[in-house]
Amino acid sequence: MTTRIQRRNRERILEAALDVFSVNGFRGSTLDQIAAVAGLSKPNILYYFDSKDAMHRALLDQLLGIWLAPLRAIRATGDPHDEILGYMRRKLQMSRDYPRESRLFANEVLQGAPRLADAIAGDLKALVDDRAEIIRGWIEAGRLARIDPHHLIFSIWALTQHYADFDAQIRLIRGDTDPMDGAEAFLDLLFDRLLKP
Amino acid sequence: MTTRIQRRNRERILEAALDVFSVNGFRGSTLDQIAAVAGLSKPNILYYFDSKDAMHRALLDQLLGIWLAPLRAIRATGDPHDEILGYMRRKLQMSRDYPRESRLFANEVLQGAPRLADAIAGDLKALVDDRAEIIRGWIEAGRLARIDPHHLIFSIWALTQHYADFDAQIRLIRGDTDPMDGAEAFLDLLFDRLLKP
DNA sequence: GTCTATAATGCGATAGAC
DNA sequence: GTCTATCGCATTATAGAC
Repeated sequence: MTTRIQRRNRERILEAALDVFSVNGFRGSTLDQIAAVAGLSKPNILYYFDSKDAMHRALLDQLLGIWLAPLRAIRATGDPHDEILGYMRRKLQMSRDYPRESRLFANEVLQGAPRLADAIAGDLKALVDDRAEIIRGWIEAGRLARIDPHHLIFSIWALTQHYADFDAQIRLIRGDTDPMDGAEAFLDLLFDRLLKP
Repeated sequence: MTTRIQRRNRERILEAALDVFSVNGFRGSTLDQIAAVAGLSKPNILYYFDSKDAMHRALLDQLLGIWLAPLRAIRATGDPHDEILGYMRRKLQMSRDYPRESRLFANEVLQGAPRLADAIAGDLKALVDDRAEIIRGWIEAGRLARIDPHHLIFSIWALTQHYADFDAQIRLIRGDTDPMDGAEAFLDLLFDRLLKP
């Protein structure tokens, strides 16, 4: 049986772990850092999670659901142009709302996806292949430009996640301007032009 | 005075350090790993570099020159469409030729660019702002679509570096296909459509 | 220049009191 | 449930022989 306090502490620990892991990666993060951010002692956070690895796995597990939802929402029955622009906008919104999750994911893939290989080669690949087939169907029907569906999906990932993952660089170059200011208008124009048959 | 052997060993160490740092990040990498890849003993690599940090700084220093060259090559006197597509193609070629450097850079920026902040806010920002002005001039002259020059440059970075930085993910999704197969044709089409006035 | 041995510290995890 | 204390191992860096 789990009490309110237990749930609250588990959440505080995962919140702190996300802060730390998303910046420093798994090996670069320490339990001392996570405990300090969570406002708990190091042995105490190990009372709630068996190990540093268990914290990281818990974060990756809950990440996958969040991460796949926008792509899942693409429907073959919708208008091709609207469906794909809608997907791009949802992904861009995720870079706004979940930048730490985006960086956690980026850290993981940069290192060769050691802990995500199964999920990527399984659920994600299946979902991507399925949506790529929908896009291929739209192209065959003459409703979209003749572009490679996989590269189209990769381009949406690259362009939207860049604003979360390379936030530090964009801030240093653009100064006080909000890094994502103007991004949606730019990407709307880009994909509008790209998709037209 | 530096001998041939010294130069060769320094190069072997930097080569090994790039292998290791680009995958594991700075804190996630160990001197044992680097020494093993270099085929030298741990004290021996510390004979050539004062510290782990010195190896990392040496890599970042030589990285910056490589990294800025393609953007520097943009000329106000050229044809706008050709200049920008040429830049994109050079950047894509760098993801092919220097994927480890791309990941080293990505690791650094993901962590908030602690060791690159000065270079980004200095040389890189100055170069980007200058080339953005050139692009703005082309737009005012009606030779390009009315798009934000900074976002255009960011989009080139995002789309090209994605193939190096997220290589593991793309491989898992595309299977045996070369991750960059079809990328140039796709990006040629994308930027051709985006840039037209 | 390169090695073995080791010092010095950092870190994940556990023991045990309360 | 939470803490202090500590174990045991990994890691950076140095000492000193050759």
